[in-house]
Amino acid sequence: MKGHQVTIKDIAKILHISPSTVSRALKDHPDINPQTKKNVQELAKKLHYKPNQIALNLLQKESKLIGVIVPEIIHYFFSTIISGIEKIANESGYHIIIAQSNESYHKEVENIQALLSSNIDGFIITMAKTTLTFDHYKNVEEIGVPMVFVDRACDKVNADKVLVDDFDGAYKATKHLIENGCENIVHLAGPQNLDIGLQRKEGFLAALNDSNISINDYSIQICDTHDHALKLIPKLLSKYNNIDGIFAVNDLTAIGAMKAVKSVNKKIPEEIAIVGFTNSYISYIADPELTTIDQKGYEMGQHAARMILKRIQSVDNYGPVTTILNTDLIIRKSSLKIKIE
Amino acid sequence: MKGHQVTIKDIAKILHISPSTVSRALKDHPDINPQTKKNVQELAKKLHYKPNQIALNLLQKESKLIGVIVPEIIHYFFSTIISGIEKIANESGYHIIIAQSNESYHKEVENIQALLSSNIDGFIITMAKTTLTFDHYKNVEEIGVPMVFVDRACDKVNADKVLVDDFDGAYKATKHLIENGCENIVHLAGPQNLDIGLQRKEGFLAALNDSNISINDYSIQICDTHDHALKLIPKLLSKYNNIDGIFAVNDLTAIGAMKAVKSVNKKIPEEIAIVGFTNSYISYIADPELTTIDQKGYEMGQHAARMILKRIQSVDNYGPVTTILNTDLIIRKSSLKIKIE
DNA sequence: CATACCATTTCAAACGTTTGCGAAAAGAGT
DNA sequence: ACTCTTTTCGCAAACGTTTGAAATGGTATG
Repeated sequence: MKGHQVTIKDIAKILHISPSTVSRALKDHPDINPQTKKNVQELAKKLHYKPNQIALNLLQKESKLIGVIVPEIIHYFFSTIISGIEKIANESGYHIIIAQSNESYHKEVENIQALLSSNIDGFIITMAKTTLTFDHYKNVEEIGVPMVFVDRACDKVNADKVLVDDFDGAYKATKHLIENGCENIVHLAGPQNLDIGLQRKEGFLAALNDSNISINDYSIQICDTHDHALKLIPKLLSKYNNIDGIFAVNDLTAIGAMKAVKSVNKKIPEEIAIVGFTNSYISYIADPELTTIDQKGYEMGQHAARMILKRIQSVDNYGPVTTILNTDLIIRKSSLKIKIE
Repeated sequence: MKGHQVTIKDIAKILHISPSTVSRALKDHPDINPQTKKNVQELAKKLHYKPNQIALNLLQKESKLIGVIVPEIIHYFFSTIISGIEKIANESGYHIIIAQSNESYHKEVENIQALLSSNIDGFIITMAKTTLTFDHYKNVEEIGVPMVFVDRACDKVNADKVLVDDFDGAYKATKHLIENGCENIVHLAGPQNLDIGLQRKEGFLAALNDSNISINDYSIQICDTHDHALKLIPKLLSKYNNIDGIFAVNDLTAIGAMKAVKSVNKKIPEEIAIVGFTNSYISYIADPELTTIDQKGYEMGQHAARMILKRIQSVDNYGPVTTILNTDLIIRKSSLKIKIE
């Protein structure tokens, strides 16, 4: 049961002046008599007057709301993106509405429609894995609501993008394994229809090539979940017992592999070195701690927020901008065959 | 650069009829001529007309927005709460605005003020650890915006609450350790000024008492972070080498303890059994997998959302409701001294 | 032929705020 | 006493939508 919020009209009525005078008095307009100003401001404070944001939104045709659609917030990476967005948005007086697609195309469409009618000022989106058609993005584009893609982008749409250099990250990870003495590395790869999966694989291959390491038919395994790695790795190791390094497409898979390696009594990193990708919380929790590639979720979120704010506040329609962030190699115990002093 | 959104006025102008007729035609009002209806509805579809939510908000004095304030979304537990809230809210046409307090009292106050002026219809809040004064909650109460506390509640304010039975959870965890043969259990406890810390400790003590197990001066250690456990446990074990069980106030601490135990070459669970609290993702990732208490974040979120919706939609001012959810013991390898067939 | 009645449509107010413009009042200058 | 200026304030429109009440035009009833 909502109590009546104090409005400008209320103040006007009490003071026997007009709403416009109150409005001007509150913002220190020079046209207003100092005494009137004082009266208004004091009463406003006393009654805890707060401007009604909705009325302002209607007038100014903006909601100071940014819609954020991510697959699942429970994933560390996405929640760091969100944190980054929130920080920058808040600094400019914006708030974020969060919706999850749960990797479902339909939920994504639904969310976009719903947020659109909430009159958000812009979208920040990470595509769902199952999104294969893009009419809903096109629709947003037509309506003229700005949109920024983060991490997973749709290249059929004119929109800003914030990506991470997956190729380079994978290259660095693989190079690191090689420098630590690995000569027979397996890559647990993601789905090859996603850019992420593809780029990381390419980076892996490039690093091997540059070091003149030959590629075997088992060097690349499509395997990107914890449980799959748990099953796959023991088989693989029993078949090819010279494997001495694993580069996984994400941390969770790397940790599955880690468990599997331990289960067949091979030592990490002495016998098999492991590197993941993302630098999520679990990489630090793992035992031994997991070497990984920092995907910079927080920075990505901040960047995306700045981009959307720029779009929202800009008058002219400059072309789409793509930012590619660098990754960092985070070296921990799981890959250190050679001790660093 | 935002393109002009199609409004009812646009449609009215094109069809040479009044906005009110358009409005009624769109909602199938019986007063409107079927032919007019058809014209309007077809044009509306053609122009992709979408009602302006802001205008409706202003008229109906509601925003269909629920403000959610949590300490940090990167924590698995909070993100599951959010997911639960989102699901129920969406089902009723509501959206959630998320703000993080980062466990800071000031950020919490700031967030509440900001969301309040965004005219949200209600709050769902998990108190920050550093929140010790409650005027900002009182303010919300006075204004008449409904509020539900989740997990960490403020008892100085008349508001609904969704809590978890911490005492019972801790009791079950401890009992489980005892049933598995532990006779010398250490509890890594949370801060005792928070109800969570207190209740879990009490549950622990009650379980020991009920089993006639004596309590030592080192049975309770204030230690609730991964890193602290990492440092504390080795010292403790070298001093009291008969310790055979650890019950930690949260999963992260449990895993810190786990690492520490392994580092002094004690076997888990054979020599030392470990149980955590929360059932976060990492408990499943840990090696060995961690036995823990499921804190039911998703259910809590759902419950909180239902409560706030009920408040928002209710006309009369019924007294504050508190719901206490049961926890589940999730048994995994880290505690199983006795094998279950 | 006036009245009643119906279907259909429009008017106007409302939600809370901002803002260009005009108006009233008071003082200054001639 | 007249105009001119300045100070201070109110009117009205606008944002997009809903909705009770009034208006319109037409037909049927007395």
